[in-house]
Amino acid sequence: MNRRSGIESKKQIMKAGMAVFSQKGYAKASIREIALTAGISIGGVYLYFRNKEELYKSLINEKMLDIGSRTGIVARKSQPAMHALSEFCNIYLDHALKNKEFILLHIREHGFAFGVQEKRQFFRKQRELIRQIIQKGIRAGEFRRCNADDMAKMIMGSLRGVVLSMALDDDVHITPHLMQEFIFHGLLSASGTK
Amino acid sequence: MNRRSGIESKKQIMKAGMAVFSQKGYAKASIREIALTAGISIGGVYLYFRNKEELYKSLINEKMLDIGSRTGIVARKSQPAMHALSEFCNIYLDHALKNKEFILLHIREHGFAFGVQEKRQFFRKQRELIRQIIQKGIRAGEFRRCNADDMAKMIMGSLRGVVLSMALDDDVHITPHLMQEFIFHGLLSASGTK
Amino acid sequence: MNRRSGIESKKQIMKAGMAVFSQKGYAKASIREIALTAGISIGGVYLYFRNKEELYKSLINEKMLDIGSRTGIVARKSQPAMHALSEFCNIYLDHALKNKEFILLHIREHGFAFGVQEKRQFFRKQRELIRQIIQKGIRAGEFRRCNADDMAKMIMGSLRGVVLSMALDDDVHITPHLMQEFIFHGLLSASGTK
Amino acid sequence: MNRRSGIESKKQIMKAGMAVFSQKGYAKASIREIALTAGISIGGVYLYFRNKEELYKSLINEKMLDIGSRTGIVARKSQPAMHALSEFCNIYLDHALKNKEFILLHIREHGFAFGVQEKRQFFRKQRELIRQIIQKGIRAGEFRRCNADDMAKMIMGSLRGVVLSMALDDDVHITPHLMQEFIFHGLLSASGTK
DNA sequence: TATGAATGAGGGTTCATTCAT
DNA sequence: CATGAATGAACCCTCATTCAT
Repeated sequence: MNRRSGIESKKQIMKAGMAVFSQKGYAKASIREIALTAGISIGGVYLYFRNKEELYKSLINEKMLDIGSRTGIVARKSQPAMHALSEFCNIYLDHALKNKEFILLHIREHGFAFGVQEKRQFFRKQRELIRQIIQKGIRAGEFRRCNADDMAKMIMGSLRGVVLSMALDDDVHITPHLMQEFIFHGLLSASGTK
Repeated sequence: MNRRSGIESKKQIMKAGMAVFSQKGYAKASIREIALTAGISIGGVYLYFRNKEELYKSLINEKMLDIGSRTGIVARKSQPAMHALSEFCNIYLDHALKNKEFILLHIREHGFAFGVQEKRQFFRKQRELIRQIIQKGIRAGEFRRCNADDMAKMIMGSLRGVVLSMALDDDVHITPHLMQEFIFHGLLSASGTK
Repeated sequence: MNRRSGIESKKQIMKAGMAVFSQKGYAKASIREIALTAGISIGGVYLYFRNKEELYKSLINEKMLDIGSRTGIVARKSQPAMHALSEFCNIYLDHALKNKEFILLHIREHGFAFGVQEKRQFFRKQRELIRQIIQKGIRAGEFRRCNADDMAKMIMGSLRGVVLSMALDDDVHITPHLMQEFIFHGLLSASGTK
Repeated sequence: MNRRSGIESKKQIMKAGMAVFSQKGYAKASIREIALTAGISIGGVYLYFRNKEELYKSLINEKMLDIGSRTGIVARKSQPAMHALSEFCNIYLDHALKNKEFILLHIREHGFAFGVQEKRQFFRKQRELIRQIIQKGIRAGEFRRCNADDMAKMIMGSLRGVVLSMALDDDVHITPHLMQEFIFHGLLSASGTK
């Protein structure tokens, strides 16, 4: 009977859950393996989480809260829109590098099972932050006149895709510089712009 | 004993498989439910597909082949790069509108289950097509000088993300016009570009 | 649609049935494989046999009737008991050589499923034949005084075992000569007999 | 949730497995029925045996090891060959009385399913023991001059058949005395021997 | 707090049997 | 007579969850 504080046990389980869920996917991940990985008994898992679903949700929420708070701060800071948007993207790129596991898990189970509403809401919120930044940029003359809402959807979509590509394809690595070049300047040459 | 042609039965099963797989994910989708949805018996499914995995793979391949051939044609056509890239994107946007189910299915199981290599290869090929278009555009002076390979990764990522957003979030709809505006011009205003 | 006489089809099925049943055992033998082997359709099998069980039983009975008639003839012939018993054994040894498949099948499914009573009765009858031969031999002074019934059980048992060994173990081959030597003289040396 | 020691559960399952396997044969025996018979849940069976095959094999091995060790001891003991052979047979007769179920099971699946090699090897070993005993008997002048190897095959075959008969036919009971009389003296009368 | 044996619903798959053709 | 697509019960096995200890 391994004694440790309840909090520590819970952390172990979440860590193990993240590892196993993202490796196997929700359905194929077994509580047995999570418990084993966490160094706790099967029954022990149920002391901290009501059931498998609860554990899964808490993992998803934890990360979403983390990112959400970081991007929220960036959006609220007083700074040029260009700079804000850069930082915003960097948070996602950084996240893509550090949490491949989670991204796989998150995408894999998106739109199914549990937490659909929470996820949708999360992305809506993120899109809104981008919209605000763009709006500000337009008003400041930094950005060209465009539909801020549409553009936010477009950028948020791109971000998700880039994050996904980095998680799924080993040979894809998007640098902040590349991302910014793309978002800010587009593809056309100066002559073509006219 | 409902009689219908073998081909029709197979189609019914694939349609049902698409629906159920994309709703439940591979692991949680049950042959029972697929059979029920297809209006065939459980054993009937096994007349047309050796097993669950086989059915799943054939669904994935069918669509990938379809899109792959369409984008391949676009890339080979002799036309301005800008036009080619627009068409390329439109194929994906069109696909996103018409195959939400498939996209869910495709994304859901990416990196797991089966066909990982096939999927990775597919996206590598698509990226290569984009790279060629960009290269051509740069040489023709249509596009500004940039690393075509990186840019291709960026655009392919964006496309995947946009497609994903449209499939997952009901309130996101990216028009070809918006996509092109974003890809070609970027965000900055003319004054900001300098 | 292959046309052939009904009798021929039935023979094909029985031949195929023997092959498949003895190779796979009753439970694992599939009608599909039997039909395939017989060069007939699945449904075709059911034109000649009500079901799997019926086919199996008819196979078992056919062979039992064959052997039973041969041993019956031997027992009824007027000849020295020793000679009769030799012939009796030879029929079994010959059978063991020529019908390994059937023996496997027969043993494998003995005491189970179907035809238990028929099989028991068959062996009782065979034992009775042996008893009569022994009885005659004792009365004629050929055989030593002993309980003919017990001895019949003993000999019948040995025969079954020998037949079984020859069917199961590739390296066991019992010649008529060996069998007779054993049955008639036993193991002891003349001096040990005393 | 019935609580009992793990060992007891395992024993219950083996006992039930023996009963059901020998009654139905491997293929038709269902884990469901074994579990029911053992008074345990379906999943419970899998706590003690990896799968159906494993359970079956462990049943077969247990008995073979038991008999093998008993006959091995007999063969190694220093005693008259006649005595040794008697004891050897008695072990099998005793086994036939006490393990009818097992015999059915063992025979039923011989040459199929699993453990074929192990079984063949077992019987080869047993035959070798008999051969050694006979050899010794011949050298000691107890037994008449004969091919020890052939005779061993013959005796082993008889033993298997007798054991089988006792297991399959309710009305057959071979006593040690009968067996010895048969093996040692054969059928012929003294006058007939000449 | 912690354990892990026990449960049993539900999954993928097979195959004897039927019947429209 | 002959076919083989279709059926569905029943198989083996997994695993989330419970609970006596």
